[in-house]
Amino acid sequence: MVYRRTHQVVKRLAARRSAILTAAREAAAEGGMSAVQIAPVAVRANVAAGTVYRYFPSKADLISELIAEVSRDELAAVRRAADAAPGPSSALAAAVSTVAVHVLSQRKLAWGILAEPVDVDVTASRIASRREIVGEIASRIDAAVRAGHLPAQDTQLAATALLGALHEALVGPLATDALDDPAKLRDTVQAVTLLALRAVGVMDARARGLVVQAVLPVKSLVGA
Amino acid sequence: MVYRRTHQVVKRLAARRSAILTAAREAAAEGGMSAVQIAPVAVRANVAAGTVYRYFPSKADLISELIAEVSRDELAAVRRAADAAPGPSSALAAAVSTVAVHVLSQRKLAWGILAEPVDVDVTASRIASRREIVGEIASRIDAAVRAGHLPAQDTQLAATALLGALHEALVGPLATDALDDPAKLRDTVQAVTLLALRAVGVMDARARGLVVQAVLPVKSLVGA
DNA sequence: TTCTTTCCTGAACAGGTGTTCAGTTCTTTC
DNA sequence: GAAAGAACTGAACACCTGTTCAGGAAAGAA
Repeated sequence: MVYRRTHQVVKRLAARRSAILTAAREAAAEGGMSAVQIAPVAVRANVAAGTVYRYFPSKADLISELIAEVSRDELAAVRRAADAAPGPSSALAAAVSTVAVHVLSQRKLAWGILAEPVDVDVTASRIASRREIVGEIASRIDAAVRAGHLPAQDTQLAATALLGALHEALVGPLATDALDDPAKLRDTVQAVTLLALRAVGVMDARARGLVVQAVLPVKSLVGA
Repeated sequence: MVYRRTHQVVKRLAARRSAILTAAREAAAEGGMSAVQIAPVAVRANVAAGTVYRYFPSKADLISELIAEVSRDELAAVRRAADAAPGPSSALAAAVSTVAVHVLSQRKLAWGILAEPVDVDVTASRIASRREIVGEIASRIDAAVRAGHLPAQDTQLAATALLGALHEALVGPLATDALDDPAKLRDTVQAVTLLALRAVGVMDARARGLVVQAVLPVKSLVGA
């Protein structure tokens, strides 16, 4: 007598798993990582606390997967925006602006994913998350360097610095909330994008043009 | 019969308090903030756990004061370096380089002060710590703008971004250890300083010169 | 329907660490 | 030297959450 999972059961299991992850994501978006606790997440996902452990070996695994998921989404958005740009420099501008808009749109989530204190060790997935985005930005910088638009440089270091600049300026504790006013949001995104482009060596006049190019299409993402 | 603290006692109390803070600082420098636990710190300071509470109402207060202390030291160093510079642009370069050298010299401590997860709430003192440094850098950028060396900009935002860039690039999880090799350390400091100066609008050629000016004197600080 | 396997539940458990406090030691005053 | 106040000790306490697990429910095989 062999027990076999019906297709229906497989689907339900997947749905539950997804529901738990979604609950965790919502909790993080609303209250930061500190709100991602097993019991509350279980309640939100309509399961018992113990059930969470049938899907995730530990809280660390749950959060790690949450980080990976959010990170995947962001990376995809950045790639999409950059690939749609007409040239390597605009691609870089688009990538930076996209990151900026994303973190501004979901500040608590971004802060949680990136840097908020968590009681379990999620260093590995946070590093992986950073690596993905930094790698993407670094390769865009590289492309611009190869195209002769930027001076040669340590692109990995530069990309890391850009990520840090964006996060500290936009979601760090000193960041002012820029979401209440669309115009302010646009200005902020423009300002940090300009800063980032100049940092890697784009000439000022050219940078201004690229920023406008990059920010305009990205505006449509706001609120999405 | 009134009890009055003798001068000697006052001195001893102050020494104890300072010993506890120093123990906390050492613990943080060696093992990060997670190593700053009441019991171990008490042992290191040669007092009982309960004694710590005669000097600090709670662990949060202890850590907050630690953060404030380290922050004061850093701010003083930055001011000293910037004030010694010949002009506003070099002052900015010196300030940035000093921050860079400091965080590289004490990576664990810097990471702990700034961003490492702590089980108690030290948000307020972390914000204060950032504000001090960011304020200092912002005022240096301001000075350079007023001198006509930089384009007008949101200096607060720029300074915040610079701080984030430095930290992410130098002590963040993606940072490579640059302390093992003096030459590498110098190159890294130069690279991030250059990045920072360009970000706020210093022209490339001029930036290179400023970086060299700023990094040379700062090298003597390494190891101090 | 009945047996077996899997899945789910949620109260109890466990572990680690900040904090307390009754008892002890040291200081000051007279 | 003795009384009184202050400081110190460190074991016990308290609290908070992640994790477990015995019992029960649901789903598949026969």
